[in-house]
Amino acid sequence: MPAQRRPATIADVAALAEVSVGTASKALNGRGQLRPETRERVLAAADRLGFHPNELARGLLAGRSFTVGLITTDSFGRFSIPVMLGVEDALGAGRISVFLCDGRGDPIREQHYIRTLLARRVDGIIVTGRRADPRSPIAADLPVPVVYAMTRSDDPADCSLVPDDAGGGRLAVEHLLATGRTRVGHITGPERFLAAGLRAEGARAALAEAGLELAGSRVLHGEWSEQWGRQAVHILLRAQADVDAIFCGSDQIARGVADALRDAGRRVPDDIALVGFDNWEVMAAACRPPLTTIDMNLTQLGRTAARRLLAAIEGNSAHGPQTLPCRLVVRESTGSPAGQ
Amino acid sequence: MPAQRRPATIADVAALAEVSVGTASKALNGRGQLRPETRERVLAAADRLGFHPNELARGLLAGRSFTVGLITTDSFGRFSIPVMLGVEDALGAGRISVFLCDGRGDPIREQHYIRTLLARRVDGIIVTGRRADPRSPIAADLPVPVVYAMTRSDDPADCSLVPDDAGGGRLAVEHLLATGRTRVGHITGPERFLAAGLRAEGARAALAEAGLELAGSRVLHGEWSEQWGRQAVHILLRAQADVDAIFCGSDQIARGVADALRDAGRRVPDDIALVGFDNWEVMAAACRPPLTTIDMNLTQLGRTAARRLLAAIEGNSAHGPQTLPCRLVVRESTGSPAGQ
DNA sequence: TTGAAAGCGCTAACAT
DNA sequence: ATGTTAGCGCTTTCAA
Repeated sequence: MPAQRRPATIADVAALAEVSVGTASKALNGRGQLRPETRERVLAAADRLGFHPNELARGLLAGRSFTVGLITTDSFGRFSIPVMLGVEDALGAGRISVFLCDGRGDPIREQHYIRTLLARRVDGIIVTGRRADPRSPIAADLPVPVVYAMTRSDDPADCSLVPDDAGGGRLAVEHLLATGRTRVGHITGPERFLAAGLRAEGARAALAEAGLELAGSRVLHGEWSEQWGRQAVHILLRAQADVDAIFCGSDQIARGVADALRDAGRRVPDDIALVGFDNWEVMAAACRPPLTTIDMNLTQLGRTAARRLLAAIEGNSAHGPQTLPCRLVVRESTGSPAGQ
Repeated sequence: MPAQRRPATIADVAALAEVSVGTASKALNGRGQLRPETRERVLAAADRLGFHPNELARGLLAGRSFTVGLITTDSFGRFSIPVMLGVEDALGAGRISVFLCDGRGDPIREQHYIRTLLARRVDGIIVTGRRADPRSPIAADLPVPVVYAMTRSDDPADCSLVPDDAGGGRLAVEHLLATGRTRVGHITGPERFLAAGLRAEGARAALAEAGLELAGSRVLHGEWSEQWGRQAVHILLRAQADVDAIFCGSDQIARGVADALRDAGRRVPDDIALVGFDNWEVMAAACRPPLTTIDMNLTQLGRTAARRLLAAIEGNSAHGPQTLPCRLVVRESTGSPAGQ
């Protein structure tokens, strides 16, 4: 049974060390002029009592809490999690603690959390979510800085960090071109997703620079599912039988594509090279063959968001949306493991 | 630019309402005897100033913070996330906020977080992780209650909540038996995982009650991967060619099994029925055919953990490990969608 | 029915 | 070099 003892206060420490609380505070915080012997006596006393300064009291005095709120728009998804991880990594290492708030995509809940966080005097707020499409700002005229990560506020004055989807699409296609492919098809998610459009755009641009067009002449839009990947393969092959590469808008789609190609007797990568998007490890690694894909560096994005927020708290706020680069992860679906 | 105004204090409210802070406090908290007219005046003033009581000050006074720490042992995995979701759901709805701490499986980091959380005067701590195997307690003699969720302290006095793996194994096999199967094989993860052992044990018990034994005579242990699932199928079929059902220790393994069976010309579920474990939606749903599986109710487990912690904070601590029931989720891999 | 004052634990300015 | 004191924002006696 945990002893229900009251946590030690600085007064306890001072008493044990036989000094005043002021002196104890100085010793503990390394401020002021103290005789080394005194300082050590205080430190020893603190140690013996297992003293940790009450952050509530410190925060009350400092007028800030050294905490930030992390609001996830739509629960903890595959995309918000790496972002959260990065945020926590960058903040938790320092003196800042992170409040977890799951908005569930419910504006009422979001507002509830905003109020709670403000009442707790957070120093700032990070909003994260799984969509790259702009959303309305979480609240107008907040007394603390806000950074949007992996989601975007439609107020151009807000600081938003999103992956460079277009750059990712370009990266994918440039890699395919570099490995000698020229007839590149593109199978991706629903047209209404901004990300799908941007990735396609990047892919098209890279092709255009090589004087090429998309195989099958058009982007194949469908669900973000393996099932759609499997279907789409047949559509693509019917439109242009000699495709030698397929860039997919997600690893899930790519995996469906890989399965369908195998069933259709096309070898990956020998006949057709394949690139996915997301670098969703378990998906990409379990794919047959393992999938070359684009990583959005979401953990890095989370870290950057945290740093932006810290800067803003210090008074140096960044404004406007900003995109962060993606990264190509090469596996076997675009060449032999021994390099190409 | 967010106005850098100082948040309104109760003194501001009192001044605007032309009452003393004491009166304002009573009005705001609905305590004491106040003239309705006065109360309304205070409320109106608070509203006009956008007043939220400073939780730091309240906490300092109350001697508790109305926060709890959530420590994930090994980062945010597939298993800790639903638990976190449940915890956040049960706590965030009330007055309690949740501090997110990612331990990364690093004891140093864990201890750092413990100190931080205690300094913030959390009311309690929830430890979560992805392993069902017991771990050593996070710290001895903490001044606040601790609940372990989806991980287990090896101190029998600690409150630990884990899914009933054995019960899950039993559920799976009972379902297979109920649909008329009698030659049930079992492919699962490494032997060193307690969960693998328990699931196998439950499966065996259910078979034994029907007077049956495991097909292939033994449990096939390997990695928690699709690849292993694919390999294991061949081993199993070689050992006993007439298997009519396979229970897998994870959805990933099951998916590998499904693929390999299809490649081998065996139909699922017609020739061989398949049950997975985890109910990892994207995996189970994308499986061909969609996978019947066992759900560990992790979100529910998280909620329960939160409630246990709240009870402990109120002084009613629960002790010892406790298992929570799993749930069967029927999809097509054990029968036609139209029911069987 | 309302106001005044003490005190939660801490830090920083000012005394000694 | 050390002690004393005020005050952060709030709730809660106790007094008026």
